[in-house]
Amino acid sequence: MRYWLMKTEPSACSIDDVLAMPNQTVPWWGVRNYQARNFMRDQMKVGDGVLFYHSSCAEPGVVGLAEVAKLAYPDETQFDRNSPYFDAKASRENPRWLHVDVRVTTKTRLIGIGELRVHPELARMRVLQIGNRLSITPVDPTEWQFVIKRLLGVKT
DNA sequence: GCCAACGTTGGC
DNA sequence: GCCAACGTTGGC
Repeated sequence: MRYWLMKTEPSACSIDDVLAMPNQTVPWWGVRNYQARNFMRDQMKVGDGVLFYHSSCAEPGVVGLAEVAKLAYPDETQFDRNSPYFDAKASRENPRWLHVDVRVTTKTRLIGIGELRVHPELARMRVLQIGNRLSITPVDPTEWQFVIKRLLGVKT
């Protein structure tokens, strides 16, 4: 079991949007970065823990907990000529972009990026590094535990 | 809106 | 395969 941080722009798909969906589950469409795709395709397993992160917005930060709900499968938007995520080089026989399903389990308080930066225990998190643009990044178990127990006060 | 950082593209 | 130019990300 691994842990991940997954960014989304709330203007495109916020945690409230996901909570309003059936089973609070969303296909993680629109990833067009190979490293992020490879994480989903090669490493994510059902049940992996996810920090749900809002980016490019007024209050960037972790806003909820989620889990991987389905193994990677082709992203439909790559086949849709009307989608901004359309990829002419992808075909159904040879899809280029895969994604997992993500199910939100808990909407938490906002842990803003500023608060995340305060804690030395989290200083190595990829999302806090300058210039980081990767939308999906691995989270160490120790970092996950710190966020869950120390910042959110979840009892285990 | 600025701009640093970094991924991708494409000419060679 | 190199690498300059370009486009995008995303915090501030």
